[in-house]
Amino acid sequence: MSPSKVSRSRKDAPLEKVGRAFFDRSVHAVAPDLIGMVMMVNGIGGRIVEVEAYHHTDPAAHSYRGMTLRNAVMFGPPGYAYVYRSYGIHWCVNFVCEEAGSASAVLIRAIEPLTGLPTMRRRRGLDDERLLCSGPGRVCQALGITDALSGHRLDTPPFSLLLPPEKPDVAVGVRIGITRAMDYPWRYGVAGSRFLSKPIKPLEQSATVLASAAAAR
DNA sequence: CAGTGGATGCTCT
DNA sequence: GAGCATCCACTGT
Repeated sequence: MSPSKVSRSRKDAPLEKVGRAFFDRSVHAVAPDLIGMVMMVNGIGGRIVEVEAYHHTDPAAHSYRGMTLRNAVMFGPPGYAYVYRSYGIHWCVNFVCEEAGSASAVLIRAIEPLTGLPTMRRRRGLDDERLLCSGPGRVCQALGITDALSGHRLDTPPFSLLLPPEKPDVAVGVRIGITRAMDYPWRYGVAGSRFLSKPIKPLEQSATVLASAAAAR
């Protein structure tokens, strides 16, 4: 599947599976294209509404200082899941992008729940639909993602990734929950969605933000 | 809503 | 031993 085909609008078309070539592109191209896609694990999931891009030149990327045991999957070929433990408690899932060795990936930060809500509620121990998948740790808990799925292909079960019939407008914001390279404008999401981990504020046009945005091109 | 602090365990220095 | 790509409960508007 070609990148140009991916970004085309698909009104009235059935959901279409995303192939491995989708991820063999710049993280800064893949990340906004992921917004609106349906992501499921064993048939449970929903619409991706928030992601963050982590290029290997980004000081906040796990791969920034080279390969280690934890981040090895990031250095492999595109189209694989990289799952890591966060704050000793949570799991977070990334989609590896770009050619093997690039070590760049997109963090899945929030999903709008569509299928398997009873299972999600049981796993999360919550009722509020808005709190089921609105954060990277919550996404993994609700979908049952652990390090057992790290290094697993994204185009084979239990994963399924589907293109939506219509692409939502994608908002760009600065990253959150991170201390290094905090003002990198590489957070993408559906503006105004109530399922975001936090609202996306309009980009501040600071020199730092503009410089890093330019560097991403 | 906004801000604060604790839980918790792995990775890398 | 420090520092997390986080979440939750609790406080005070």
